[in-house]
Amino acid sequence: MPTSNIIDLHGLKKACSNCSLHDLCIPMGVSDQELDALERIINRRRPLQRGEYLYRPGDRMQALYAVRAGSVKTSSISDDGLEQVTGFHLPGELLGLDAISDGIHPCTARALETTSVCEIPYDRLEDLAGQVPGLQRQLFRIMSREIQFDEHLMTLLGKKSSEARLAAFLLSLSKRFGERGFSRQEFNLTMSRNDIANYLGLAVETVSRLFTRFQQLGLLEVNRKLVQLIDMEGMHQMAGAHGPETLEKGGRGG
Amino acid sequence: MPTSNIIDLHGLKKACSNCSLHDLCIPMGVSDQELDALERIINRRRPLQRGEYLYRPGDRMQALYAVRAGSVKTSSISDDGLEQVTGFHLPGELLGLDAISDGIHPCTARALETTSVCEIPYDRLEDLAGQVPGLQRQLFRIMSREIQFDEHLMTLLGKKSSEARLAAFLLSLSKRFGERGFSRQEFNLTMSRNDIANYLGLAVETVSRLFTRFQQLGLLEVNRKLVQLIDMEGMHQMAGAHGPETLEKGGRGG
DNA sequence: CGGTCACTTGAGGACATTCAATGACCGTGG
DNA sequence: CCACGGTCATTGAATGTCCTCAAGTGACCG
Repeated sequence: MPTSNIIDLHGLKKACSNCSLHDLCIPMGVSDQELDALERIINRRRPLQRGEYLYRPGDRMQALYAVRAGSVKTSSISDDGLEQVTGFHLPGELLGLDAISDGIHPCTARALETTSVCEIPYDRLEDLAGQVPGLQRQLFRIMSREIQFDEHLMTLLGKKSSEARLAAFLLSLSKRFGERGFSRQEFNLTMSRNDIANYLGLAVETVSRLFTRFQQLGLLEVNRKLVQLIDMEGMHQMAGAHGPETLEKGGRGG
Repeated sequence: MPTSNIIDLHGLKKACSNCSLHDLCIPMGVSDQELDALERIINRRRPLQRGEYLYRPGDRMQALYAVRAGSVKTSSISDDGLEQVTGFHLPGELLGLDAISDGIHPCTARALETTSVCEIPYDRLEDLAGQVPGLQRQLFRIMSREIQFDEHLMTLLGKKSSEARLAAFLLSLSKRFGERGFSRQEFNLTMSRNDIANYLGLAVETVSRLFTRFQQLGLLEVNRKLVQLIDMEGMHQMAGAHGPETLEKGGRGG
């Protein structure tokens, strides 16, 4: 029977089998027997408080991390010394994939709220992937999905309309929350307006104005951190828009 | 003994061992014995002519492709039906990584010039990676590097300055050409101005104006497709710039 | 209750886009 | 060989979006 270094911390029997994120996280597509082996190498860490670092640029990459609860922001420092937010990570998502190539973390990972993560020692994961084809395949898939997501994001940043960016961002959050069993319509923005703006390549003021504008248009209700999406259809149209000639000129669907 | 379907096309003994891209492409970090196994699964394809498709969105992903000579553009169609260029791929670079997760190509790959590629059947590659730890590790590294590159690109698109984007783009090309044994200072832009603009999230006219501006500033010489980088130092400064207050106002190095 | 911080709102300006026209290059066909 | 039409690239002028700067409001905390 498996050694139980992962267990006592939170009184859970298994790290993965019982996890509600089972079908989002690494285990997806891995058979039950294979899952045992994976569970044996996963460590749990004490929850991180808001603002605590999971890793920083230059840190040796010793493990990947799966968000279990809470949310994490990753960011890096560009040449000019300014922060650039590269992603927000919700439960079931894997962090640290960009560090595999050099063995050094190129970016910062910081908890946006009280957050718990599973720690997966990378060398052991690599070994295991060599023995368990299903796991190897799943890892390739996860990394591929990440690449696909980034390409999608590039498309978003390439579009110049600020409305499309924020709308797409909110819809992305909505979808991901939904997949995790939370409400698609109503959720909390755990990141600051500043972070959102930075991530989307906009100014804070623009983001703020867009929220009010969206509210006036009846697309959503926003109160501080809480967002309620009202008109999903309209939101999707907004996210599809690319040019300046798209707002309130009457919908030319595109 | 290995079937030799890869050989006769161009009279080469081996697909990888003799390849000048040996230390850029997959084989890097894979031992000589292991290399044999890899070579055995690689197919060569007849060269693609300019404009020919390597794959299109919706195509089943059956293989990854390594560019051997020439260059390839990848792009996808966004919601609004407009093309979005997601990358330019030079010799030694791998295509199709974004298709692994779904088994379907999400984007288009099209030759920018006469181009030859190595075809690597994915199911066989996956099998082989399970048997050859060095290969598995290398594949993880390659995908990780791709993710890192995309993050860097996001940072670029987040910066609003158009100069920084074009400068960074040219420097990226320069670096990659240099790594492949070509000149770092002088190279051909195989893609159209339109493609560059699309890739960088700018208008064609802006790119055109920037080329003339850079030329006036003595940063480069450009003639049609041919680019000569003159002042690399200045180019780097330009690429590091982020705000509007960076050009010809005297360098506040940042 | 006063302080700090994050967010919101307003006014002005800069950069990039859009529209429009000219110019260079290429293949075709006379 | 030269004329022709097409595509691609460049250049100019005007509009617009988003940014910057600045002030104001509200929440949270000691």
